[in-house]
Amino acid sequence: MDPHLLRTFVAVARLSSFSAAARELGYTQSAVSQHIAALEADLRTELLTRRPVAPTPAGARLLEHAGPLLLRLDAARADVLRLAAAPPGRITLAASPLAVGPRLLAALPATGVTLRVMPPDAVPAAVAAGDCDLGLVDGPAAPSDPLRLPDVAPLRVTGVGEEELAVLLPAGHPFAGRGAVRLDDLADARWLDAPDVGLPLTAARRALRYEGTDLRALCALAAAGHGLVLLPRRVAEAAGAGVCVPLAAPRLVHRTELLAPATLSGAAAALAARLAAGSPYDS
Amino acid sequence: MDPHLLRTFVAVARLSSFSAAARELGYTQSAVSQHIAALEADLRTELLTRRPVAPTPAGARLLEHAGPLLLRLDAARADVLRLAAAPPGRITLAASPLAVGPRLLAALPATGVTLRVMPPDAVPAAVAAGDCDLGLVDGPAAPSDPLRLPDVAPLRVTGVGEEELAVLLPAGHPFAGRGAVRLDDLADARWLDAPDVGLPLTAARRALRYEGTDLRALCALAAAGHGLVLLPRRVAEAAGAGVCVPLAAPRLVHRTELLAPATLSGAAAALAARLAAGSPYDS
DNA sequence: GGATGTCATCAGCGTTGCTTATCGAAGGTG
DNA sequence: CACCTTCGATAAGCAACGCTGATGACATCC
Repeated sequence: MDPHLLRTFVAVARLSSFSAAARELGYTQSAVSQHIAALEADLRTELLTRRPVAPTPAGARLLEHAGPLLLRLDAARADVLRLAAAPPGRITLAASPLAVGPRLLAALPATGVTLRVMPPDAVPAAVAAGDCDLGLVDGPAAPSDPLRLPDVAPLRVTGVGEEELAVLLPAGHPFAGRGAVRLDDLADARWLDAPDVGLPLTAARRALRYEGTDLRALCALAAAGHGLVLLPRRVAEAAGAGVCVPLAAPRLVHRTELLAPATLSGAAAALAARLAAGSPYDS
Repeated sequence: MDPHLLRTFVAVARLSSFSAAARELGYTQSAVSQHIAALEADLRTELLTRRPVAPTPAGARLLEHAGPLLLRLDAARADVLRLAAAPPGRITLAASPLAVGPRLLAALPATGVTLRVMPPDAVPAAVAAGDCDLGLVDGPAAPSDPLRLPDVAPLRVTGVGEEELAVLLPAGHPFAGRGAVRLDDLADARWLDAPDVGLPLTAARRALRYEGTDLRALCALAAAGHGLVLLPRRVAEAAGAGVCVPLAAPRLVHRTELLAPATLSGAAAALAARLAAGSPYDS
């Protein structure tokens, strides 16, 4: 169960090829073959079928573990190195699309920051692994409840904002005139499935799937009647098309949280302080 | 960042001794010394002070990561092996003290089960690492909210019960006559700090710390006025001493959840089904 | 049916990682 | 205060590991 073996295993599984994995990892095909053989001998189970190369049930199970495991390993390394490293002059901020709001825009200094927008579930990983110095994630939560984030590493979490939620409906929708909606009333409706933007609602029936982080496109789809979207009210109202109806029940808010590694260097610490400043949403 | 190196590192840190760690791990002292040197060379940082042996700040940081990391590694191994292994005839059930209730007692077969009571935070680890076949954990939660468990591994979580909470007060306490209490009213009170039993309330002032999993002793302490305890109402009422006052606010319940690995063998699957049977608390 | 590509296997070899042995430093003791 | 014990660092030696390169077995494509 050497991490090296695990790493080549996930590479082989992802590429469905021993040779391709060898090329990617800078090994010979022979080495990769031996890696997999070593893993299989260690666990006394076949992990991959050959020709075609695909994970067996046991291999699939191992794959589920391998991702978080390797992530945590990188996170540990990055965290310790960060203790000794000099504070970076230029800092990188990871943010999910809906976390980019007025608070962030106000806190951002004129220069020296790179903003990297990514799907919400990639933000904790990016901060933990040291790819980014700070992270902003968003998601639905009960009022003043912290978000349920995957704990890839011991990160410092601070709530920095909560907003009302609203549903974006096409203009002609029967509920378009209402002052508020309950999610139950829309249980049979078709929803846009946009995991990269956030607010994943498991229960709802998925209509169109939208992959990407561009909100304008998503709002346009909703306004055109391809499915409903749940968004922060401010965002839904600014969409410019469609009708925005606040969510009455269940009592959910759109919550934004700041993720920081345990050690914060100068410029990053200053930005974190500005982002969290005056926030009554501390977790 | 080889797990072997990490393992000896935590052993050395725990025992504060290279030689003792070597004895425990079955290495020579020399090997342990080289392990630590390799880690420090890899991270280019001193991790331990020698004479006395203690973690440096960087070492302490690494220790925080190492525990969960090694746990996940064991969990991955156990999970894959469980796929292939024959179903155990005798199964082991991990449970936190407050998870031992009527539901469990009713579901337990006459024979073939070992019940292992342990602190709540040890239960997920025990199930993930394969030390136990099933786990029952309890904790406070908002009604119908899942518990916040450390995700050591992808476990199957099922809610199996929610109960009202109550505060156990000594007989002469000013609130002893009330029909219900708010936690806010007791903010200045002294609470028993019993992490092994569960229901850890961070905010409250800690009075006596109680280490152990015996509920009777804990209730006796509370009744004798050494501090308040928050317990499931049923447990608090059965204490036989002290006064039990239901909790009115915040709206919290005592929730019990069943933890199962992704793969369940015959006897364990049967017990899991009985434990979860008819439960309306599914997460 | 030859050509191509894939994964498994084998031999060879450099490196790693362990052990044994020894040293210097610190702490305890008569 | 000298002596002894204990602890961790270091050096040398050696076996095992883990890589490469070559070759084999097998399937697919033209």
